[in-house]
Amino acid sequence: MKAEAVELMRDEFAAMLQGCGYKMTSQRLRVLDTIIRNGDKHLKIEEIFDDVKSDNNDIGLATIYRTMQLFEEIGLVRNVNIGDGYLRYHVVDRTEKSEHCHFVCKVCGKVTDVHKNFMSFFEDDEFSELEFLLTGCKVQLVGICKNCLEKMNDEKK
Amino acid sequence: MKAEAVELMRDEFAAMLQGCGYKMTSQRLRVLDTIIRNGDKHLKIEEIFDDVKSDNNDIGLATIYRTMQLFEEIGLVRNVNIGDGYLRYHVVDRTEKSEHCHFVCKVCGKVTDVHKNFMSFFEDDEFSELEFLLTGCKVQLVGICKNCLEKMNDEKK
DNA sequence: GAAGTAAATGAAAATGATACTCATTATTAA
DNA sequence: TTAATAATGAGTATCATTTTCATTTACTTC
Repeated sequence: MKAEAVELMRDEFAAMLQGCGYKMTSQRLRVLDTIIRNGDKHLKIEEIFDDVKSDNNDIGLATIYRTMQLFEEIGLVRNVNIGDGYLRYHVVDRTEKSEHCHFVCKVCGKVTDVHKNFMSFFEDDEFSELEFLLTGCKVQLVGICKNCLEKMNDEKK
Repeated sequence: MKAEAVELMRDEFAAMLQGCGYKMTSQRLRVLDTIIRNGDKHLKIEEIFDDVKSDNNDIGLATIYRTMQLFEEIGLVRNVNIGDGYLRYHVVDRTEKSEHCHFVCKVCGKVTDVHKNFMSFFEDDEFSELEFLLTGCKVQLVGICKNCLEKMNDEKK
């Protein structure tokens, strides 16, 4: 995303923040820029920190933590915990009908989005007897990605 | 589980450990006793630690961490990460066809097992086009448990 | 059964991701 | 512009988990 594009969304972003009682700051705009440019990645705090800093303008690590919590609260991002000790974040796609799930490669650790409506599956008859109110679900698929499979095949030869 | 029952499984347990190149120790047996007695709970390390210590016989916290990692490695337990900052563990049920999933109450935090074969769902036609080899999946349902729903209703009255 | 060897244990210290504190700075409303 | 309030940054604290290392224990061989 080019600087102009970010500039274009600046007002909308400011309105969104102010609607929730928060202020618009240059740091928050820079973090927004980073996560939008990396929409399909699943960045951890340190990676967001490094990317935001790469414009030769310093920022505090604590601000990244606080900003990501804020973005999560206002529904801009969601966190993904693949159990490796880092929280990762990705932008929420508002056109998606339900929360997607993640595929994690157990060889290289890469996280890939898988789009499929899981909630409908968990809301079927078999689940209606469950004694709780279901509001969401997190699905994580584990396996080996195409890249790593190919590497493993190459090594065999 | 009574002391005799644990005594009965002692040999089988020792054989299991030695088959993997590990030694049988009194600490490992005491931890085994605790997790079997709490098979349906999802205990965190501190809870296992407290329970094991309750026989008026001391044990080191580091030993609990190491033992749970060992038990996970030999397939005796699986960890559950509900994102609250603690790893939890539950005994693996070998009669189960596929890994079950967990329901987490977002009010009280209680974790409940939900038994259903998810792998079959993820292995259907829609998924065959995915560019990875699927070996497992983790499903976490989020909502409000029966208990908390009832409490909320009582408060309304 | 005793001795040797390698692994397991416990206590304390280290680690590392995340949260907090507080003085300073920036934003918004008037 | 000013006042009021929130956000920032640097450093420090927290806390679950891991590591270190000296000591103890379990298994193997004679």
